[in-house]
Amino acid sequence: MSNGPRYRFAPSPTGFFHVGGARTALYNWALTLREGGTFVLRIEDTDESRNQPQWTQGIIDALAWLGIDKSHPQFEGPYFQSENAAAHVEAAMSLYAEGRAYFCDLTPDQVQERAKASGKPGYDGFSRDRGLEPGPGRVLRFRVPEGETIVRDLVRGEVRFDNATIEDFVLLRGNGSPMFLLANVVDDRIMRITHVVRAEEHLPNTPKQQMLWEALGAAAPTWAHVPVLVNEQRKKLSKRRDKVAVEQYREEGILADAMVNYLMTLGWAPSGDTEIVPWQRIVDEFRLEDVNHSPAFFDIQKLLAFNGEYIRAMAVEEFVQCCQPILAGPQVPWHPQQFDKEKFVAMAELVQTRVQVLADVPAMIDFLFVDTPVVDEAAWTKATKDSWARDVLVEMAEACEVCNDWSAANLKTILERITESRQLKLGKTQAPVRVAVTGRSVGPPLFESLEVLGRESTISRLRAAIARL
RNA sequence: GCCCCCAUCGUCUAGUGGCCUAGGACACCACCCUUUCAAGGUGGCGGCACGGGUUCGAAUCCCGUUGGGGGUGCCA
Repeated sequence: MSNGPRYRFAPSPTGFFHVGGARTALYNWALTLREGGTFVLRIEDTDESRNQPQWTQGIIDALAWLGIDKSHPQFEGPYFQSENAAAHVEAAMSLYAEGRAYFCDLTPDQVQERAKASGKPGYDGFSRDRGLEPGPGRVLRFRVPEGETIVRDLVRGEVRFDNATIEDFVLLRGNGSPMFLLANVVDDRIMRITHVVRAEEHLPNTPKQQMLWEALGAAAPTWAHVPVLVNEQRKKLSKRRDKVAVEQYREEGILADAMVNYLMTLGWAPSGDTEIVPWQRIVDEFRLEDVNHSPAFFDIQKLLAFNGEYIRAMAVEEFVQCCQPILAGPQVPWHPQQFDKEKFVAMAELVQTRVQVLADVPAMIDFLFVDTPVVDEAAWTKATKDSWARDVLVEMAEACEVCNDWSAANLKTILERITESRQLKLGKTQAPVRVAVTGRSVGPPLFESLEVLGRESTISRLRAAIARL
C-alpha cells in the first residue's frame, strides 16, 4: 500500500452519476496518480436503506468508464459510510463525556419557535448548560467554542468563519443515529484521509467539520473546494432540469476520453494553446492551486466539439470498433438481420468526419440497411422541384443499368456527363439522386454511397422516385 | 434575514504590477476548398461589471457598490 496522500471521493448513491461528481473524481484521481497516493472511494450515506447495490455498482461502472478502475493498485474501496455507525456513535459519546457536546430535548418545531421569538435564526443553545442525560428523542449537539475558525483551502486560500455565526449543530439524532457531518469526519479519520477535494457547496460545512476534527484530537485534512458546475441559468446543475448523468452521455456515444478531457477544462486549463490534451499531460500539469474560483457552465456544445475531435482522431478500425454497441443497439432504424458490417466498414471513414457523437452514426448509413428509405418530404420537394430533376433521374437509372464499372469514380463520371449536357452543376443534379436513394438531402458523399449500396438497390430506388414523380 | 464564495469575449479559459494594442478554445459570421453535409484552411466579430484608492505604471493589489452563486435540516 502507498504511503502517499490519501484522496477520498465520496459520492452519495443517487441512482446515477453526476457530471459534477465525475469532475471531482477526476481531480482526485489525477492528483492520486501524480502524487503516488491512494484514491479512496466511499459511498456516502448514513442511511443504509439508500445504499442500493445497483447504485453502488453504477458509480463503480461510471468511474471505470472514466478510467478510474477499481482494480488499479492506487484505488481503494468502496467503503460504506453506513457500516461505521458504531464508530460514529462512539466518537460522539466521547465528545459528550468530555463536555464538548450536550444533549437537547427540543423538537425541531420548538427550535424554530424559539428562533422566531428571539429573531435570530438557528438553534440558540438552549440546552447548553441544562446537563441533560442521554435519552430517547434527545439529540446530541456539538458545543461550538468561541472564537474563529480558519479553513485553509487549497483553491480558496484562508476562509474565516466567526464561530458565533455557527449554531450548536446536531451530531446524533433523537433515535441515536449519527448525522453525516460527524460520520464524515470519523470515517475520514479511520481511513486516514489526508485530502478532501469536493464541491464548493460543502464549504459552509467545513468549519464545523474542522472543529470536530480538533475536538476529536486530530489535525484536519487539507481542504480543497472546487467550484460547482452550472446550467445556462447559472444555477447548480440539477437532476430535474439538467442532463447530468454521465451514463446518458456514455450511451449516446460520447467517448470517455472526450468527456474526461472536457470535464478537466472546466475550471482549469492545460498549458499552451490547445485544450485537447492526453490524460497523462493532465496528470502532469493539474494543480488544485490553479483551479478557477468561479462556477463553470457545463456546455454540451463544447463537449460535442471535443467529442468530434476525438472521433476524428481515431484510426478507422478503432472507430468501427467503437460503433459496434450503437449499431447493435435497440435504437437502430433497421432490422438487425439486414445490417451488413462490410458495408459499414466501407463507409466508416466517410462517416467519421461527419458525426459528433456515435449516436449520430445510424442515421448516416441507415439507407444501406432498409428496403425503402424513409423520405424527408421537405428534402424531396426541394430536390425535385426543378423540371430537369425527373430527366436526370431517368437518365441516371438508364446509365446505371448498362454500366459495367460500378465504382464511385465511374458513377461520378456518369452523373457528370448527364450534368454537363444540361449545363448544370453537379451540386445541383446530385440532389434528386441523393434524395431518391437515401431519402435525405445531406449525408455521406453520394457516389461512394451508391457504390456500397449496390446496383440493384440504386436502380430500384431511382425507378421508385421516377414513378412517384 | 444571516454566513460564505465568486466576478476577463455569448461560453470555457490564459493572465499572479510593466512582455496586454488582453492570448487560445467552443459557438457565430465571411471567404477558400468542394458532388450535399461535414472535415480542413484563412480571416472576422467579441471581454477585463462599476466607482474609488495604492503605484511612475493595474485585468492583476486594497476598499466600496452592483450583480451572480452556494449554505443556512433530527438531508447528504
